[in-house]
Amino acid sequence: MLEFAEAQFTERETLFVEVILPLAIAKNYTYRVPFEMNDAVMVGKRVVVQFGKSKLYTAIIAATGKLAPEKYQAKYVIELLDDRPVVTGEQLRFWQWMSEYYMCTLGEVMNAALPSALKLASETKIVLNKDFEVDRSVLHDKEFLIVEALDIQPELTVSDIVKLLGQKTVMPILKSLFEKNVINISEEVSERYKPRTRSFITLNPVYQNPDNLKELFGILEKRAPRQADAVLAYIKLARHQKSISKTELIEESGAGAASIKSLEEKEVFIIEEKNVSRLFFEEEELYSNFELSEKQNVALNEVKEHFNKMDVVLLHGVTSSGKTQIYIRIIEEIINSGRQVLYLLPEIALTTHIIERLRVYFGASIGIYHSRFNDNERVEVWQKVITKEYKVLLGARSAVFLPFNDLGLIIVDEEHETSYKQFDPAPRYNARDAAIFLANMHKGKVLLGSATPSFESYYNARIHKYGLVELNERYGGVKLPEIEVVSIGLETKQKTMQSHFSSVLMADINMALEKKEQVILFQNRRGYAPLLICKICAYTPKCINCDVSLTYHKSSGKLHCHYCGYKDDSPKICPACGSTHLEYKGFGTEKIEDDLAMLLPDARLARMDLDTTRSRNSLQTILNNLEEKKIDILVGTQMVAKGLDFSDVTVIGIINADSLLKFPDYRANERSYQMLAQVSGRAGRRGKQGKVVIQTYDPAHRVIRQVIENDYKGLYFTEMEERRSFKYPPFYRIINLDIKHKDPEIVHNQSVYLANELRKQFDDRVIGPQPPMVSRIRNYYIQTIMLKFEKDGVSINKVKGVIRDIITQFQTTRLSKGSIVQPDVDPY
DNA sequence: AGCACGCCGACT
DNA sequence: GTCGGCGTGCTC
Repeated sequence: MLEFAEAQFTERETLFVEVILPLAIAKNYTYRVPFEMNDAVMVGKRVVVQFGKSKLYTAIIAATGKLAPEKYQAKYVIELLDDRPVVTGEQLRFWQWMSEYYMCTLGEVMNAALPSALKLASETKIVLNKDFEVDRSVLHDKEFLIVEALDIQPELTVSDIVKLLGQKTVMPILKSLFEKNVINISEEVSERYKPRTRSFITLNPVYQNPDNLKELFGILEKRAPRQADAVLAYIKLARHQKSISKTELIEESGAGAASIKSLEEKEVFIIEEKNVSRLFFEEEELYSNFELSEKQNVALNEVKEHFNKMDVVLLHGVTSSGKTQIYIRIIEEIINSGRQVLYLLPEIALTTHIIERLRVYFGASIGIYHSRFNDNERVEVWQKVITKEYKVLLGARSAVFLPFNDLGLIIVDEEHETSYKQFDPAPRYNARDAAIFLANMHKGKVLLGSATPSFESYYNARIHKYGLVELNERYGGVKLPEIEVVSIGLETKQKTMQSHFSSVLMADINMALEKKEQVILFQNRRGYAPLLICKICAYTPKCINCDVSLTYHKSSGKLHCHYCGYKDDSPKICPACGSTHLEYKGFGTEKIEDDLAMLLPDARLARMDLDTTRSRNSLQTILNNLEEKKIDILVGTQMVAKGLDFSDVTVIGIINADSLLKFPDYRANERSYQMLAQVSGRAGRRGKQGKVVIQTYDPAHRVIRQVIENDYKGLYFTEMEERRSFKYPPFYRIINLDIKHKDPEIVHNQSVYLANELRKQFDDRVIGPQPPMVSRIRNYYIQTIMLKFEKDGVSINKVKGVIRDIITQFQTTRLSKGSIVQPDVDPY
């Protein structure tokens, strides 16, 4: 009796919950808990609440308490959705950190973190799950009603369903339908990520037996000699490679696709569709029982040693040095100790490729997660991480939000990649840095891997904040490419330049063409000529929006602004002085392609830049043609630095390295070095020696020397020292402020005013406004102001406060309010 | 993020 | 006279 009385008492107690709403609102909101939910409310569970006049949102309970708010009457929680929390306390702490560190609201972090199926709102669209035929007799009355309605009208919103059922509590019903796979929560981005597949062939294991094989040949040779050829070709190929594609076999055997098809029907060949990804392909052959090379073993042990004392280790290994194999060994150790591993990759395209290799070792205990998965898949992965069914998780940046409970290790592959940064919308976070915080929360370790580490990571390694492990040898004895630097100045003097090509580069191109190998030429400018100038009065056409000079495009015959996309006709006479002496200055990919076609009329050329890859499949077409060797020479911009990895590309020509060495921003040398190193890394694979020709007016440039010497330490160190001692300290935070308005003059006035006011408070930390930064986006003008701060110098909140004050002044002076854009934070 | 409220210009 | 533009402030 006594127990009963006590239970009654607690049930009567009034509880309140603070919830995170999935909106860009600074605060958490308090709701009152109905008595019947008292026992069930818990931090991390989802509730449905009404916010504002009529809107329903799924919110997350961030805290529970007994104190009634004084200043307002709290609304009731409408429903409690979960039996157990969907978000752990650890995750909430992570969200909290992220919202502070990247200056955004918890709601924005929540939006980025939760799959949309976990955050139903009243406008969320509900559709029938077409992939799934359900026995409708198992449905409850109300569920059945919804399904029937969806038969008639394919898309219903949550509020439609509220009307349909005439009751407010619909979420549990929808949740149940979702779990029964009857309905789908539709997303705005319904474009599903489809990995590219290709057919691979294996021989039926029956024919491993020599007698069977002999018998097969006996039959085939008489009746179908072409098929016999195909089998023979297969055996020949299988000696050297572990997977054989259908295209390869057709090429090798000379047999037609029909022969292969009939062999498939006879069950001699087994054809399998496999995912392939050519982007970011690193040529490291992995066998299920590989042996680490001596160098790799040394590196592995060094990593492990560092982990005894340090939380973060940077593995700096040249392209193709076999970093993945080292990762696998470390992952094995961590999961054997019962902890989880997160393996981050910069691009979704990479995940499909690497997963296949990792599945060999970790089987079903490895999962993939990225933002282009559909919702059912995402929720499924989410669940499997909670239950620890997945021990290793491979994912793009959003994978840091998964509900890990015991993370022993995070690998951040290609640590320097900018795609780890989310730019829009908030939270504008860098998954690499978030990963370091996340691992620290779990008392886990972080392994950063890169062939061209970012300066901040390399610096941290050099000052022994991180452990540093270097791996300078390509795996399997593959040689690093030979790099030759050619002085354009010297060759011009000697009159050995042909258009933009030095005698050295021409010789190498011709040699490659003779050997039926491929060439990639890199020129970091698109269009034909970046500048049109009047010889008489030095007039140059400028973009009316952006104040940058317009680039001439021969293909369109127009002048383009590469900043905002503005186009204008190319003038025949100078609009300023009327002279006809207009000259094109400089050169871009279009001109390189043009000139090359003249010099080498027989070579098959292609161009890869933003202009040729704008349409849907054009990039794929170029890549296919390159792979199928329908292209001898590819001319391209930065685009060719990344993804491409084809074993027959042996010569890389950098037409003018100087354009790379002159990036105008503070990351100048880092970016130019990375670009050069990445482009160079594309030369030579599979035992073929690669050659890189770097043409420059400045052969003694520091960055170029570093690339040749393959020793970046000096570069990184001088760079960081310079930044620390002078303009750009290594420990800075940069806040970007965008002043946005329809009137460019107001934008200009406000940003000058704001910058000056900020200068009064923060003196030399303010950069800008800079003239070319005024740009037009849609019908707005934008000006960016940057503020840089030493990490511990000024509190971000103070800065935010000052900016708010100044912007409030804009109101009183009847100027419109500019928008504060989130900071771009470089934490170290 | 939504949504209401409010203040100014151009319409039947 | 009011319709509707968006600028502003509020939502537990």
